[in-house]
Amino acid sequence: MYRLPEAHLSTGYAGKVPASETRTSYHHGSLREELITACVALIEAEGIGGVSLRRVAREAGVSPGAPYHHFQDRSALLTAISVQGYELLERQLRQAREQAPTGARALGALIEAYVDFARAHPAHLHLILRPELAEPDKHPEAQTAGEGALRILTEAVEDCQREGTAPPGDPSTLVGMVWALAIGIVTLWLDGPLESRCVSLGTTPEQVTVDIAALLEVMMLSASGPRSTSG
Amino acid sequence: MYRLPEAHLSTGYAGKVPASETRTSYHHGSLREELITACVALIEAEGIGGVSLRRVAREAGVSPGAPYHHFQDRSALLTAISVQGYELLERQLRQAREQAPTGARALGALIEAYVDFARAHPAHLHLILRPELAEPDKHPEAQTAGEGALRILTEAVEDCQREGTAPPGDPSTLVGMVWALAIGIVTLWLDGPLESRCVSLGTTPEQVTVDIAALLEVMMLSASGPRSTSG
DNA sequence: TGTACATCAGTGAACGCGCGTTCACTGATGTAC
DNA sequence: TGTACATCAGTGAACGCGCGTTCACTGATGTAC
Repeated sequence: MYRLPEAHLSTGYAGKVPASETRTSYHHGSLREELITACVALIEAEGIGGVSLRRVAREAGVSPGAPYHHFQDRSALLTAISVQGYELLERQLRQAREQAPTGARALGALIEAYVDFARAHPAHLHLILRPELAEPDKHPEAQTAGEGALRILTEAVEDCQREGTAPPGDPSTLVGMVWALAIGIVTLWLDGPLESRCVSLGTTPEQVTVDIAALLEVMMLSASGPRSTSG
Repeated sequence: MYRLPEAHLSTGYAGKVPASETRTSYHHGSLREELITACVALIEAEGIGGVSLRRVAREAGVSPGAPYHHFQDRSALLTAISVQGYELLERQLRQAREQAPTGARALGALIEAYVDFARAHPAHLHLILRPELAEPDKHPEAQTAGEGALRILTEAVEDCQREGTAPPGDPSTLVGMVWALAIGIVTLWLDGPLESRCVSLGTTPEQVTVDIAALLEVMMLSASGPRSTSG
């Protein structure tokens, strides 16, 4: 195997990489992916405020100009992560719906899946919750990527209608309710207040989510089940 | 009344104020309030990304150093707005609860009050939803200011328990549900996707909120009302 | 009511910084023949 | 298999910018006597 002479290895940014491993060739090979990885790690470590293209390039062990061979600009990188996040989320939601035994359970499971996603991919979720960072006017892909998630919610509500655990007719209010619930929980979690409240209540965000999902299911079942006419 | 000579009026920043009115004295008189007003207007116009202390000072018609006589630093200004926002929100929530005829209606009204607040004070809500901007570690006032809102939610759920429209016992799951619903709706609204979904559904965020609040009430009533034992 | 003086709340220049982006360049790779 | 050359994907210096914050200063205001 061809080895680059020492001089080549010690010049360039390869030697200044702080965290990740040293590169062994002039070309990176998969810089696009590594920039995304570095950016995600940066958001997880310091929040979105810590993200700059220069910083991401530095973390990836590359010069400030290098990213421009892979992304049109800063917001294009964020958009790419956002789109990736929607794909991951959609997969998780689809799986949750398919594995649920009933429609009502699926609605609860979808909410839980949002929270699982928040735990597994907090940086992606941050970008999903704050689309303005990816400059959606410039990169509309991210917006369209988000429609899949909503479609799965709608299908799950329609399942409930078919099995009689949701009121018939326009499903959009119940869809909106589940959507808002899921987004609300992860918003409260990622941005702080839920975590501290859970600590003082002696519980966890996951447990709270399970409880809320269960409560939703109970309410749906009793609201759609046979009702007495007394009173 | 004493008039400053022309020379004084034309020097200084008074003459460079773009939007607001020209100052008539060297001292501003109520700069603290005006900085808050300018910052709020800036967030509403350009989002939080548009906020810098220099920019706020410029909008208020004042030199870059002036704000430091009123706020320790940038995050102190944001914290002040955040605290103000919580006060406004709390007042609106308290009023909604007091005016509701029943506990169940109060829960719905609280959700609607969150949305009313979002329409009336979007900038304040943005800061409430993104506490990291106010550097809460440095200024814990904002966090404590948020506890009042949650207390009102809890009281409203306890009212429901008393009137029999909420399950007895620990109210925290239902409190969490209503909290998440409210936060979820305003998050989806302020950050875009709800607005565009409403357009394609031919409705408005306000209507969606009313529908969701009504659905919640219906579900609560039927879940807590007399149940048949058939099946 | 007038004066001396402390204090308050501005100014504006300056600091060092990191940013996004561009550009001429060059090393490495892939392709045609 | 070897060579010429186009193209790709890096470098690193440079640009102009706006930022947060500091500081010596000064105009305005309030207070004691």
